[in-house]
Amino acid sequence: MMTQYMRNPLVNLELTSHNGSMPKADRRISRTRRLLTDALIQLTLERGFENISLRDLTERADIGYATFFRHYPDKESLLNAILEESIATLIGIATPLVTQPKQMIAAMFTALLEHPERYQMLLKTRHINQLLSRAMLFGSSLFIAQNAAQIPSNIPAELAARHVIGATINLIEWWLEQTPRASPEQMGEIINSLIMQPLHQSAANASGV
Amino acid sequence: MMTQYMRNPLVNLELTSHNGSMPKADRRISRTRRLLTDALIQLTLERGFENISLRDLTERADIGYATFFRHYPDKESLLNAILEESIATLIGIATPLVTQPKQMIAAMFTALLEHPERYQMLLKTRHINQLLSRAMLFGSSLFIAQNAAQIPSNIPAELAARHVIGATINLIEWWLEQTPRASPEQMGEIINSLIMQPLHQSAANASGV
DNA sequence: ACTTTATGATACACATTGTATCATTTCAAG
DNA sequence: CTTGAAATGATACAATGTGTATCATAAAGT
Repeated sequence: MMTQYMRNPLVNLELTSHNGSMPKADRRISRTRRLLTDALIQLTLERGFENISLRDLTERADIGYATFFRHYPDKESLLNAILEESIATLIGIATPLVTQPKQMIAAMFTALLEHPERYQMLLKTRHINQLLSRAMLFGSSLFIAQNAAQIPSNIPAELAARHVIGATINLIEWWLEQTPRASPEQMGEIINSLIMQPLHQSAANASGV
Repeated sequence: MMTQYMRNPLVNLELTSHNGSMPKADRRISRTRRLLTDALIQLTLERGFENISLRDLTERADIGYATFFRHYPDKESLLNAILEESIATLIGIATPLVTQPKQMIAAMFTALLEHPERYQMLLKTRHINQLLSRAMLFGSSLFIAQNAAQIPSNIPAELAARHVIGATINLIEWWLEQTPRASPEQMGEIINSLIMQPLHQSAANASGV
């Protein structure tokens, strides 16, 4: 007799599940994944991602050890799933606002504010930064494309993009650690004066796009 | 019959060994550590720090497995030793030049250029960034102290310091990946226009300290 | 040459990962 | 509310990696 599933059938469920069926998502599945996500966030902020064993994790989540593997093949996959979901959320928020940079930034920071620990956890696991960069790249590549002519000639465009991404993430990381935190609008101003304006040194167009 | 050493006697050798004795450093010791360092750099750049087992490492270094533990208690300690040595080197270079920022930056980049793989490796292992920050903090805290009055009032000084550190490290990381690489002088100009100048928006004093 | 000490090789206890299996509980659909 | 399907808990297991211990050998320094 074969095992019902193991490492294949169930694992891919719920990922981009908009194929018309939408199988109704068993409560037990979402419950288990929620518990695992919460436990990972807690433990990562407490001792760091690398210092968590799967037995620690399943114990904290209060689920059986083997149950973990019915949802994710390993620890990194769980982290990645959380990351992907978070990125999708952020992109969904930013997309309608690409033409209004200031409001987009404010909306992003407001969104971060709804799950601070989650994003702190994602930023703490640094090897994920490259993936997180995708979300920022989404905005900054647009920025670069629109403002390429204004970037100082001695600075390569790729470097400018990377700088915008990295510096913004760095600011977010700092911001999430603060208590109390500056408002999204204040952060928008800081990002503008510290990161964006230096790329506009030649053109002095005021406050528009 | 006791074991000669194990995890205690030898491990601390050569760390800050300026206590008057300077026990002459057996060739075999420095050879082993050099082989381990080179192997770690290679393997980390190839597959990432987390994906290296100590058996991989000792095999690549061509030394016995148990020999590793006679020098470092674990993988992280080897990485840390390399990091500490590198930081000490950089601080030694920067210290005499604190009053000449432009020359200091150029000297730092020139130093990085002598062991690019080593610094790439250190920057690739992101959880070490906090420690690396110490080296940059050394310079930027000075910068902040000297220029505190010129930092825009809406930007906290700690955030300014963190931004300078993070953005500079990010630029270095980008620079080390390039081929060919811009000159240290060019990087100095980029750092100035992209990172430093925005902190001087109010005061327009020209090129001096 | 001679003493000291680092090394190589190997065996071992221990922890962690991922797989396999089965009885039990929970779900959702009729 | 029943009933079949599916997820869970518990447990055992092989495989791998870590760090310790030990001894014979090789290489260093004096």
